[in-house]
Parts: sequence; C-alpha cells; structure tokens
Amino acid sequence: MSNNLNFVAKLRNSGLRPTKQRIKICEILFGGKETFHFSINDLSKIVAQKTNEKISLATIYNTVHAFLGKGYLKQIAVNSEQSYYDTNVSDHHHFYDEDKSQLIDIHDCEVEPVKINKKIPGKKIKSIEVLVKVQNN
Amino acid sequence: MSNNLNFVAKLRNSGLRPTKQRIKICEILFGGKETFHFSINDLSKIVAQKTNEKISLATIYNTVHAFLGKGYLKQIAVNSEQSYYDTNVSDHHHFYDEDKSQLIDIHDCEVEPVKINKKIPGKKIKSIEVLVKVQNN
DNA sequence: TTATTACTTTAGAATAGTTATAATCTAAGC
DNA sequence: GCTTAGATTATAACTATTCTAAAGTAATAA
Ligand SMILES: [Mn+2]
Ligand SMILES: [Mn+2]
Ligand SMILES: [Zn+2]
Ligand SMILES: [Zn+2]
Repeated sequence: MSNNLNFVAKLRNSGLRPTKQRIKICEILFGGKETFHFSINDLSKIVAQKTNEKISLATIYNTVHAFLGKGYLKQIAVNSEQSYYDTNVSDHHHFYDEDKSQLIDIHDCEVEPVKINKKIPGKKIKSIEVLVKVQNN
Repeated sequence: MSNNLNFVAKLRNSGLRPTKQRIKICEILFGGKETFHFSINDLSKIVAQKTNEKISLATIYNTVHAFLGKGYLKQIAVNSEQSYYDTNVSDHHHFYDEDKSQLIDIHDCEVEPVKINKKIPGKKIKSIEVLVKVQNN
C-alpha cells in the first residue's frame, strides 16, 4: 500500500493522472518482485480477479498503450494472433513455448552478442531481438 | 509457362490438386528469381493485378495455409496486426523497416551464429530468429 | 470551497484480419 | 461418361483491437 505512493508519483511524473484504475494496474504490473509477460486478455483476467470494482476493457487497452508510450512496458512480437507485453523493459530475448503459448526470458547475458554484418543505408537500428521457438521433445 | 509443369508436379507430389488457382499462386510466389515477403493483402493485390478471373480471398488464405503446411512458405512474426509470409524458407533473419512496414532479409551468413547459453528442460529448439527493427535516421 | 476545464473512463459500435460454413464446382480414377 | 473426394467460393462468424461520445473525475483557478 505504501507502494501506491510510488505509483502515484510515477504516474504524475509521466503526465498521467493517477486514477484508481491506473494505480491498480500499476500494482499488478509493477508491484511484484518478478517481471512477467502478458496479453491484454491475461491482464484483464488478473484485474477481474484482484479487484472488486471492475475496470473496463477499453481502460485496460488505454493504460497499456499509455505505459508502452512511456517506456514502462515492451511489446513482444510472437505471432499475429494477439499482442504480448513485457514488464521487463531491458534489452533481452525470449523463448516462446509453443505448447504453452508462453514467453520465457533469455537475459542479454545468456546470449552471445548478436553481430549483424549488414547495414541499411539511411536506417538506424532500433532494436535487436532474438526469438527462440521451442516445443516438447 | 513451361514452368507450370513444374508447379503441377510440385503440387501433385504434395498431395495437392493442381487447380488453376493454385498454379497461378505458385507462379506468383515461386516463379520469380527473387524470394520475397508478403501479407495476405499484398498477395491478394498481386493476384488481382496479374489475373483476369479473380481468386477468392478464401482460396488465397487456404492456399497460403496449404503451402505453409508443406513447408513452401515461412511465417514471420513481426507484429500482431497481420501475418507476414516469406517465400524464402531457409534459415535466415530479418530487418523490419518500421517506416515502410517492410521486411528485408539478413542471410544466415550475415549474422554471427546466435549462441544461447540457456536450456529449457524437456524442450527442444525449433527455430532461432533475429528481428532487427530499423527506422529512418 | 467551488467552479471550470482538461483528462479519463466506459459501454458499446465499428473495424480489420482471419476462420468457418455450406453450397457449388472440378480433378482424378474407374 | 460417372462417381467421389477434394477445392473454390460467397458470405457469415469470430476475435483482437480501435473508435466514439457521453458521463465521470483530477487538477487547479477563483
Ligand atoms: Mn521478457
Ligand atoms: Mn526473409
Ligand atoms: Zn541476466
Ligand atoms: Zn547469404
């Protein structure tokens, strides 16, 4: 609960009004020790489970977009069915378990630096991400 | 046109009947010297432009799925807006130009081999793909 | 405190990519 | 040619996401 003051400050500093919906979503996304991956549907379920007053799906989308824009979340491209988001915004990579439809972190230090011997004139690199698809053996 | 006999054979060998729609789509996808990347919408436009009798959108989806299943196409995860497909089914990587919404190949030989120092018990690696997002500088 | 205003939430409509349905058509084999 | 399994098609359905516009709320000026 004292954490909430931090979230209020975080939101204010970002130019986002600290509404009770946003604070609740902050608690869920940033209140735990571990970072995690989620879809909008996942987040929606967690919100429903941890809250009495419900938060509309529109607000969940709005908030995730706002947090993305502020750099508090990262969007991960896995497939074209739905978007995945990551509360870990550091540079890192992922396993994607196709059996469980689940992302697993690969820390930057767990991958030899990716060296790309090709340049595109007039373009700068924005991100380099490795996706390792795995399945049961 | 003599190419078409190859496509007919290719389809027959795959257990796919060589319909005129599939042959046409083969010509478009595999008839050129260069491989390329496309969305269903892209393919749909190319078909419309190169054909008199139109091919229904359902058939385009069906055919792309059939070719994916046979390993003649590869699906590339870029974002969750739509699926991208690649006529280059070899192991390789991609730039994604966010300004043009366009994929560009990075050959396997243009990237130092990606070494991952992490394993997931009970899982085997199915693919390793690097996506390098670039933008105008 | 109250009033004003800009921002936020919300239900529901709209949109877009994709998949399912079921009627019609056609390639393959007899 | 006849039969049949597989293919095509228009269209409906589905799902993730975005849009709309009305009602609610936080910030702040009076
Ligand atoms: Mn992650
Ligand atoms: Mn490619
Ligand atoms: Zn690490
Ligand atoms: Zn090469």
